[in-house]
Amino acid sequence: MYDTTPRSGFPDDDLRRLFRLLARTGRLLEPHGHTELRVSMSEIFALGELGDADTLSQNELAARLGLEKSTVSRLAAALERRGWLSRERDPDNRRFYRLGLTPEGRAATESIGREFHRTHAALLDALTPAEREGLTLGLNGLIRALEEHDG
Amino acid sequence: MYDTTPRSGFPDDDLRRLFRLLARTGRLLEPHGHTELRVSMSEIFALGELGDADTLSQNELAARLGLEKSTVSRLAAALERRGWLSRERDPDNRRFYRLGLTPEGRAATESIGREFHRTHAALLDALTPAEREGLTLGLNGLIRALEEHDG
DNA sequence: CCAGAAGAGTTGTGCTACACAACTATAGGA
DNA sequence: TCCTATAGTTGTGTAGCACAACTCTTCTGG
Repeated sequence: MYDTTPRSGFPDDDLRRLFRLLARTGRLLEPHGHTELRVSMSEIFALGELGDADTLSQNELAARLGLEKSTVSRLAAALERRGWLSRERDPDNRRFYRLGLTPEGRAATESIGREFHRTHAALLDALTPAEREGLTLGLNGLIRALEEHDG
Repeated sequence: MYDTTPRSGFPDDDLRRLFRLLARTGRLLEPHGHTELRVSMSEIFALGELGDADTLSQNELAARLGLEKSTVSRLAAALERRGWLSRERDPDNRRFYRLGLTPEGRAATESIGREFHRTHAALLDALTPAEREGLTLGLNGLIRALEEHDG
């Protein structure tokens, strides 16, 4: 694909191939079979952040998700309607929300996490041990590079 | 994030972290600075497929992109309007189009390819040689697994 | 103490990218 | 020749997002 001038040891053509595949196979990497209604990818990420963080303001959540605050406002409203998210005003500063998972939200998050785990494990089972090891090493480097890149 | 029961050597938590990062940093991996007007990711993939294949029907292109034929119909129309795509009816069977890149389309594809290359190279430069090597190995395994998975 | 700036969240609006369904047009049989 | 299959088109609806203008609360300087 495109101009390919290989620099030895630079897996950037593999990166491109991966992106194409990801774009094509789409939700293969996303859990899609889970029984709980419909959950968008952003909602899944939001649940993950909330699970990590205990309580967040909407602005903090927006920053973590890389989404606009208006988007997160509607996202949070939807999760609340679903009974997965509790939204209380911060008593110390009533401008802020204190977002947190309800018990149902926590259960849903764990269920989705297990689904992710199953999907990925099935995929990774098809790799050789050396490939898995390399993937771990390489992905961690890539994640570090990405984090450095945007700060 | 979520339930994490590590299986030794299984980088699936890294996979999840990568997906979150990709979702968050978004178009960091996509070339966005290129001078040529606006090009959507699907258009870029389409150009890549057409560059690989010489001529394709719209249905074939749709299959390769994993998109609906109606979507590809409009996609192709847009690329044609832009002067990057030639759409002639197949003389042997006038139901088919013969899609191919124009010289301008080929030039644009190459320019975009170079942009990709620059972006990715900058990212990969931040990796250690061992990480790059591992990434190559791991990604190729992952790509193989994905291709097996959907056929 | 009060006016206004600043910040958190909401709502209106519009855009992009896509799928689905119903259509047209060409081709290939029985 | 009609009937069906196939390639592409067009109408329409939806998801997911950003941007801008709004409200409400808090903070600050005169």
